[in-house]
Parts: sequence; structure tokens; C-alpha cells
Amino acid sequence: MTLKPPKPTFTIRQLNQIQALIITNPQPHILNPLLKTLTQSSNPQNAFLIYNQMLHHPLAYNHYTFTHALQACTLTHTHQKGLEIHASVIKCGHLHDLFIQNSLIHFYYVTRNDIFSAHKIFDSLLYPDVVSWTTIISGLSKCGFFREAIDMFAAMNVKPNCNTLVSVISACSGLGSLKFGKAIHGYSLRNFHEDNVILENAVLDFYARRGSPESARHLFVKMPKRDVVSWTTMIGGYVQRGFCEEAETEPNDATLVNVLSACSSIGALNLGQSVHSYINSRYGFWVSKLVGNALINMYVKCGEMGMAIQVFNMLQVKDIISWSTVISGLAMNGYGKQALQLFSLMIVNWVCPDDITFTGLLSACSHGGMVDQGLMIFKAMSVYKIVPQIQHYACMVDMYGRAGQLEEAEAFIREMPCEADGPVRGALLNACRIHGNERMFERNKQKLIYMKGVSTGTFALVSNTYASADRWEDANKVRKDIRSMRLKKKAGCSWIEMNTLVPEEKSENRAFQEIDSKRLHEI
DNA sequence: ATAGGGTTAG
Repeated sequence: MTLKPPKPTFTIRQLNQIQALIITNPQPHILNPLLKTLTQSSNPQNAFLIYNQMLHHPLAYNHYTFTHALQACTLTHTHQKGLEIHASVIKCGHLHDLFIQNSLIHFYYVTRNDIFSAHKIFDSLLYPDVVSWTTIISGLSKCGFFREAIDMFAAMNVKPNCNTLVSVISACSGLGSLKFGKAIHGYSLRNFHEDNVILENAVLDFYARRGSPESARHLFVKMPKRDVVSWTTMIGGYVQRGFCEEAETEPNDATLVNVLSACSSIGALNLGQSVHSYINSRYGFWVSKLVGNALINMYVKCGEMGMAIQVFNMLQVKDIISWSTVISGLAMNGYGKQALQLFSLMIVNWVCPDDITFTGLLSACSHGGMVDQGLMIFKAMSVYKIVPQIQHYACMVDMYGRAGQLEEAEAFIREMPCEADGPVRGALLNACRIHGNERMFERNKQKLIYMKGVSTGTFALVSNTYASADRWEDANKVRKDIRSMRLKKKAGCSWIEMNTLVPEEKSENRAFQEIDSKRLHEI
């Protein structure tokens, strides 16, 4: 359900390639980034293989190497290996590197909750920087020493940043120190103006657990960006309060819709089902259109199409949202043919499709390999006076591409009235990768750089394609491009391709919320 | 290069 790109996975063959590289080309500035990528891959243990070998070649490593190796220990909770690395650091004379010292502090409390070793290193620092302070504060807080964490924050002699505030506010939540928490919140408002979801979530959690439900709600509504954690924090509040026993604040339709959208966005089927049975027990199997649609959406997002259709059939009044949700849901869950059948039923029932309905239909065709039908549906859009938007074009390119009709896909892009953006180009590249058309891949890859709306996922696709062809220089070059671009732009979001309910490129949960409220009010 | 938020529950 979440949209985070999956961590890369390295094959044995790729690992062998890297190991060969250590012998043939032992340069830290090439090997360290690879080590880092391995550390952050789905199997961080592999980093130790490479690290061990790097350490045997005096030319292959430098002080950067140790920070990555320590991060691998932290992620895998490998205490013994970390001690060994600590010893190597001393042996190599790098113990006075602040980056390594900070990594060691982090390592000791994460792997063993070993605050004493962590503090021993921290106390030896002549000039602890903001990272050292933040690491020690978050360490104390995570071990339950909230008071001590707050005291450390008060003792800081360098300017805290957002990360520091996150750690200290979380300590305030743990301790239940209302006064201090509010003070930190005030400080963050005065000093950090750019919005930071993580900081806002930490503040939200503080008010949800220690303030009033109203204050948390107020904050939540005003957040410029909400992610899964924001929703979870709020659900936590609702669930703790309990639906049934709360005499004063009974959930209304809006509450139920909100909680159900929260369940949808994190795929919390169990919670969603309990909300459903709560609704049944209270309203006797009758649901309003608003809540009904939210229920359908929840079941769709959790992959329970049977339940989604059951609720859909029960709905007395079905509107365009109900129909489109089920159609997109069928498409998303691999029932392309059924999606088209339901569309016919919708037309027979005199419900007029809109642009979102068509995005669902086209994605049904692309995932179901139904090129002819897709083309017909695309043409049918004009009958309903709907001008194709970029997401419709992306579906078409994806449809041709998946079916192996690469020339048609490329020609389709050429004839588009608007410029091909990241998702459109990404769909084509993905098709080239699937069908192994290297020449077309190269041709279109060039156009990605400096194009707007290209998600890092698209670049990762390019890089991984090279990596799986053992073209490491090319893969690294793309990775470098990703890094340099990150400074300039926020990562795009390819949500559209996966979830046909969203009309525009926006942050996932925001889009949910806006659609639900905007469109439900129209009715 | 290193540090940051939420978590179902008998």
C-alpha cells in the first residue's frame, strides 16, 4: 500500500562484480558509494562481504568506509561486527573523525541500548556537533530516559536543527511534559519555516497523546502535507478513545470517512473491518453514500474486491464516485475485464463517466493487455467531452508498452498534443526494459534529464536496468544524476499510474483528502 | 559520510 520504492536487491553475480572491482580498481570514491548502496539494499549483510574485502586492500578504503560499515551494523543489529569495526577504526588511526564517532554513538545505543558506551564516546568529543547532540538525545529518548534527553537538549551549546527538535519533542511526549513540549513547538514555529512532515508528525503525536484531541485535530487539519505516519498518529488517538464508549464525542459521518481513508492509505484491513462492523451495529446495515463510498475505497485499497462489491451492491444511491471507485479497484486488482463490464453497466444506469473513470478504464486495459479495447475507450472520451489529460496518455503508453508494441508507444508520444512528462516517459522506458529494446531505451533515456516531473523512481529504473546488464559505470552515472537533481527538485510522485482515483500529481494523502472532500461536496 | 516521526495486541 505504501508508495516507497522498494529497496534494491543485489544478485550474487553483482556482488561478484563488485568484489572483482576491489581488486582491479581499488578506489574508495568508487567503492564507498557501492558499499553505501549495499548497506541500504534489502540485504544489508552483503555490505560486510564487501567491507571485509575492502579492508584487505590498503588502497581500497578510507575513513568514509567505516561510517557505511557502521550503518550496516546498526541496521542489522550486528553488535559483534560493530565492535570489530570500532577496533579497526582505532587501528587505522581514524578514531578522531567526528563522522565516525557519531556513527559509533548511534551504533552503541541502537544495537544494545548501550548508553554508557555511547556517552563515553560523546564525553570524549572536544567539539560535539549538532549530529552528536541529536544522536545522544534521540538515544536517551528511545531508551526511555526522557528527562535526561530534555536535560541534554537544554545543555546544548550548538544550534539545534529540525532533527534535534524531532528527538526532543518525542522525549516530551514520552515524559508528558506539556510545558516543555509547547515551548519546543513554539521554538520550531519561530525558527523553522519550511514544512517538514517528520517534525510536524512529532508535534502532532505530542498533542495527540498529551494535549487535547481538539488541539491534535486542529494541527492535523492545518498540516500542509500528511503521510502515513500522520494518519496513524491520528488513528491511534481515535482508537484509544474507542468508538462505542465515548459518550460525548460520537463519531459522525466525517469521522468515519476520515478513519476509513486512513485505513485505506495504510492498508489497515483489520481496523477497517472493525469500523465496518461498528457501522453495521449502529446503523443496522444502512450506510450513507458518503460512508459507503469510503468503505468501498477502503476494501479496494486493501485488495478485498469481494467486500468492496458487496458494499457497492448494498448502496441505495450509487454516484459517480461509487462506480469509479469499484471500476478502478477492479483494474488495480487485476480484474480488467470485469472493470469494462461494470463500465457498461454504469452507462446503462445513466451515470455519466468523468476523467477519473476513464483513467481507471485505461489502466484496466493496460494491465489486462487489452489494447483494442483501450484504444476504443480512449476514443470514446470525446463522446463525453473529456479532453485527455497527461495521466490518460501515460496509461496509453503503458498499454502499448506492456503489450510489446513499442513502436506504437513511441509514435503515440510523438503525436501527443502536450509534452511527455516523467510518468509518460517512464512507462516507455519500463516497456523497453521488459521487452529488451536497448536502442529505444538509450534514445529515450537522454530525454529524462532536466525534464520536469521525473520521479527518482524513473531514474532508479534506468540505473537498475544498467546494473542488471552489468553496466556499472552507466549505472553509477545515473545515480550521480539523481543525487545532483535532488538538490534542485522534490521527488515526483508516480501515484497516478497505480491509483486511478487521483487526478493530479500531489502528495498521496493530501490528494486523497482533497478528492474526497471536494468531490463529495459536489453531490 | 553520520542524526529525525507513528505501529496494530491476547
